[in-house]
Parts: sequence; C-alpha cells; structure tokens
Amino acid sequence: MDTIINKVDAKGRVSLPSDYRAIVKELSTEIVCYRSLSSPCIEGCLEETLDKLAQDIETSTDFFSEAQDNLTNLIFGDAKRFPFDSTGRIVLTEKLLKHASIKDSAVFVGKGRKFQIWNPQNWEKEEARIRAEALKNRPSLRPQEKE
Amino acid sequence: MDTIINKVDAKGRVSLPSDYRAIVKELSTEIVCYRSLSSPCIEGCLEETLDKLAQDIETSTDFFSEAQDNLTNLIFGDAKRFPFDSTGRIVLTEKLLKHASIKDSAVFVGKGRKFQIWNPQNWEKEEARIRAEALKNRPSLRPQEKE
DNA sequence: TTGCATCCCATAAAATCCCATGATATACCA
DNA sequence: TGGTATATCATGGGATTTTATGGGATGCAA
Repeated sequence: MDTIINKVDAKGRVSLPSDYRAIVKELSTEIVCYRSLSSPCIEGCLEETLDKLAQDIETSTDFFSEAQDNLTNLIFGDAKRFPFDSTGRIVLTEKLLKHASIKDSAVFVGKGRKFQIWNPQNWEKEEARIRAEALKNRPSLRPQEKE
Repeated sequence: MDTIINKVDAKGRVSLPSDYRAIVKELSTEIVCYRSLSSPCIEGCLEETLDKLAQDIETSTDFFSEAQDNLTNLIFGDAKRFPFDSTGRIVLTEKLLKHASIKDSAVFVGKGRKFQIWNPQNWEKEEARIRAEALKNRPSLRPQEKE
C-alpha cells in the first residue's frame, strides 16, 4: 500500500519503504523484481507470488492460457532476486533503471500483492491517466460539488 | 455513527472519535485511509474492506488484465495504513490533508462500513447539498428541523 | 592490482511513543 | 435532585526510536 518517493544513489541503492519492508520481512529477506510488461516501470513482489502465478496458469484450462504462459515465461526470464541490506536497501540494476527511466529518485506504488517502482514524473502522469479513466468508466463517481 | 469534529494538531494528529475506535478495536488496531475519488474528503475503513474489494477485482479479471492493473494501482497506491496510538489518534499525511483542504480541524462522518473525514466548512456545504438532493428526489419527505 | 559489489557505520530528519493536562461526560451519593 | 467524585476522552509537548541516506571500508573476482 501507499505511494512513497525515495532517492536512488550513485550505486543504484534505494530504500525499500519501511511499510513494505515490514511486510516482506515476515516472509522473506528479499524481493523479486522484473521489468513490467505493460508499463515503463519496475515491478516487485515476493518470490512466492510469482510461483503462485505460474501454478495458476499451469492448472488453468483457460483458452488464453497459452498466451499467458508466454507472458509468464517472459517475466520469469527477466526476474531477479534483490536481497535488502541491513538498512533496508536494495541495489537496482542498470537494466531495470533504464526500463523505468529512473535516475536519482524513484516512486514506490503499492498494488496489493505486488508493487511498482516508477520515475516520479512518469508516475504522476500515469496516476492522472488512471484516475481520469476510472471516473470515465464510473460516472457515478464523478465529482459533484464545486467549491 | 455520529458526526464529530476534532482538532488536527501541527503534527497532523487527530483523535479518532471514541465511538469509532470502539468499533474498530474489535477487529483491528489500525484503519486504512485514502483520498475519496468523488469528493474532496478522506475516506477510511478497515483493511479487510479493501482486501475484499481487491479480491473482487482479481477474480473478475485475470492477472494480466489492464483494467485490473489500473484499479489495483488506484486503490493500493493511494491507500495507507494508519495505526492509532495509545491515546487513540492517527497521524494523517500531507497528501490526504491537502486533498480534503483540512487545516486544524476535521469532521468525521459515518458511512456504514466506511467513514469520511471532511474540512468542516466543506462538510457543511456537502450536507446541505445532500439534504436538498434528498428532498428533490423524495418530495414526500418533509424537512425536519435542523440542529 | 584493479574494478565491482557488498557490508558497515555515521548522521540528520522524520515518525513514533510516552506522559501531563484540561475538558467533558458519567457515576455515585447525600 | 443537586452536587461531587470518577472515569473517559481529547489535546499538547517533549523524549525516544526509526528511517532514509551518504560515505567509506572490506572482500571477492577478473
């Protein structure tokens, strides 16, 4: 949960937000990150989340399962473990940073079982886009009052 | 639930009204807050309420669905846990306070499984608007006295 | 030896906890 | 019923702990 902006230093180190860390720590000492398939951002989760995804698709009889299978393979091929150090940081790779156009600061965006890491400006735009979309698709949520 | 006004101090702390707290305490030691999509106010609920919502989204679409991606970003990206301290307060963030234009006092409004936190003046207007709307849609309702 | 990655320590800022106080509501008793 | 004692609540300030972040040391590998 939550959206948090942290700095990325010259070594590529970023602090995993403490709220995130608290949750991860209960289950593991590392996270798994990979390039998002759909957006210019990094995605992260626990390894077990990826395993579960693979299992679900294996047992699925879904018509699209083959396509999903391919996507899953893409993710697995890209994914890498990132242990965090004693101060709670991970060291992101050039490949990931480049994919997300991240230079010296990064935004962590919660997604329930996963999270994303964005370039701050790009996330700002993306968030605006998503909000606009949500309002369009649910007219009942449209703001009514003006101030 | 009641409508209660409490002060917000320089640190962003607000007392969760004791009636609210009593209910929350039975199930958790913290609440989850996020910016209302439709109004200039903060919304709060129990984490399980959000989890349920996320589950509904997950089961209605697949892992790679763009719509699901957007919604989970919207919900979990914005929401944040707010544990209350030993005196029953939570510390609201700048982002939330700004969204609701809350400075030094806040109104808690019960909404069933959720509640909202408003800037007092804005809530006054909003309440008037809701009353007017209710009367318009149900002419049989006579105006009762206001307090 | 040199480059790279990991680990460790230091520090400043921020979030959290703890206690004190005043106010309000509730309970109790004459 | 009135009036006082008691408990609960809201609020303020200060102390303590956690976090984020920078710099440097250490170890491994090419």
